This record gives sequence, structure tokens and C-alpha cells, in this order.
Amino acid sequence: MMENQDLGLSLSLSFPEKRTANPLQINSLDSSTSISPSPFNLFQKNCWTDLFPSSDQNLEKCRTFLKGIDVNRVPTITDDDEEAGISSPNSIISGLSGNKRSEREINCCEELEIIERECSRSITDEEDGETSRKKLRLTKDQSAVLEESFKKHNTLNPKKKKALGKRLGLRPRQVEVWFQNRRARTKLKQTEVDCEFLKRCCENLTEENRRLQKEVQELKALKLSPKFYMQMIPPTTLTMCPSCERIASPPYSSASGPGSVDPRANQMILTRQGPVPFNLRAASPVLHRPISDLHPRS
DNA sequence: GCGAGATAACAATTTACATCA
DNA sequence: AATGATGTAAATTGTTATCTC
Repeated sequence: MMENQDLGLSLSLSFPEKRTANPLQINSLDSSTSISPSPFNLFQKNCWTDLFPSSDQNLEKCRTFLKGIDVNRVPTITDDDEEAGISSPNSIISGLSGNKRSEREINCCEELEIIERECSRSITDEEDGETSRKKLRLTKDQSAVLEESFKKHNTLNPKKKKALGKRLGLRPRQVEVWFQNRRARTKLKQTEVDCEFLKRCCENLTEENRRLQKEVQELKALKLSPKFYMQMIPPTTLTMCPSCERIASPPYSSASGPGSVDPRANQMILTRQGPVPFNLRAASPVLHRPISDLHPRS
């Protein structure tokens, strides 16, 4: 909440209360289901069941352990540990499930040993009664420094990550997570702003549409008047260049008598006569030149 | 050129905690 | 004071794109 104010994330739009799967991510399911099970994935599946064979109690104890590490504690691990993927409370799990973090330096047997060791420790920890997993809450100073750094550059390189972590007494991974979440918040905020903008556009277009409909009605009523026909010049024949699709208008009528209509006005009438396909490529200042002008023969 | 592994960024989700009625 | 609902930030998990070998 406090953070909310700090970031100016106070736009309140009526979004669905619970996030659902992104409808645009159509292929996510396909891709996930089409992935062939890697040997490591098979390992991770078997790992838990092998470690805790048919014992829900053991499994539960191990889970409890994984929740039992105080992340508010000043990190004592080295950066090397961090890079090896055993830094965060859940990184053992992450290491097992992640397809990239775990397998780097530690082989399966070592991981199993680590897990077993930690699990056995967890049981004693639990008996000590200090099992609740604490979630780190960054101090105002820490947030301010991170915010400042984010403003300068919203991504991290490994060097910067380490430096920030060292400066703030955080693990590089925590710095990384903060930046990640911060980017997500920025994106969400931008989405809200965009949504608001589109809403306004929609309102304006609705209003414009209403106005044009009214104008159409008025023009239809006017059409019934014979005087209107007297002022109309014959329909203009437009010629389109087949190669560049530019429109070439015929030479303006030399008629400039008292009853004649300004050709520009005629053009306006033409443009009001229904939806004309708009060709962006053809939308250029040379719209009304004859074809011969468009492609002068040299 | 192709495949495997490493890496970073990201989306979606979970979880712990704070606040309020 | 206790409690449940709710919002938010921290953290996790899985996917994708890109790069290098």
C-alpha cells in the first residue's frame, strides 16, 4: 500500500478481480505439453518420491523445513553459493524443478545429500519452534536505493546486481527479484494508463460517431431540397495508377461561374460519401496529381 | 546449419504479511 | 483483543528468446 503510493499506482480501473490466464498465450499449453520429458524432469519427479517413499509425514516435515528458514536473517552465504543456486530458502526446490539452475555444479547425489541434511535439520528446527518462514520486508532505505537504481536503468547486469546486493546487505537474487517485480509493476501501471487512454478514445469516437450520424441525417434531409442538386457538380471520376496505387484527379473544371462549386468543396463531399478504403501508402501530398505527373517520362 | 546448454527476461502464480472493518 | 477479508510485495516456477560452443 505504501509502495503503491510511492509508485503512483493509484489508478483504479474495474479489472477482473482475479487474474486469469492470459488469453493471448494460446500456445503456452501446447508448448508445455509438447515438450518431451527430459531426463532431468524425470529425475525431479522421482526425486521426492524416492526421498520420501510413501511417507506423507516425512514429506510434510521436509516441506515444513523449506518454510522454516528465516530470510530476514543477514545472508551468510557467499556469492559462489548464490551462483550455484542454493541461496534462497526455496532454491533447493527451485533447483530441483528448474531446468537451468540446479544442474550446474552439483550432481544428483550431492543434491540428495543436501536435501536430506537440510530436512533432518528442519526437524530439529521445528522442534525448536522456530519454523515460520519469514518474508523479507525491505526497509525504506533499501527500497529507495533500489528505486534510484531502477530509475537510472531498469535492468541489471551481474556486476550491478552483486554491487547492489553488497551495498544493501541483500543477496543478488533478491536484488534481481526486486527488479523483476518492479518491472512488472511498471508494466501494470503502463497497462492501466493505456487502458484509460483507450477508454477515452472510445468515448471520443462514440461521440464523433453520434455527431456524424446526426450530420448524415441532416444531409439526407438537405438532399431532398432541389437547390442542393443545382449546386452539385457531376461526380468526379477518379483514376488510380495501377503501379503505385495513387489517385489522380482529373483537371479541375474551368467553370468558375457564379453557380460553380469550389472543387475542394466537391472533394469534401466525395470524402463524406461513405467508407473509402484508406491506403496509407497512397496517402501522400501528391494525391491529386495526374498520373502523368506521378510517372514523368524522361 | 543444427542441436544442446547457459542465461536473462518475463508471465503467472504462490506465499507471507499488513491493514482494516 | 480476536478474526476474517483483502491488498500488496517478495519469492517461486515455468516458458521463451537469444547467445555461444
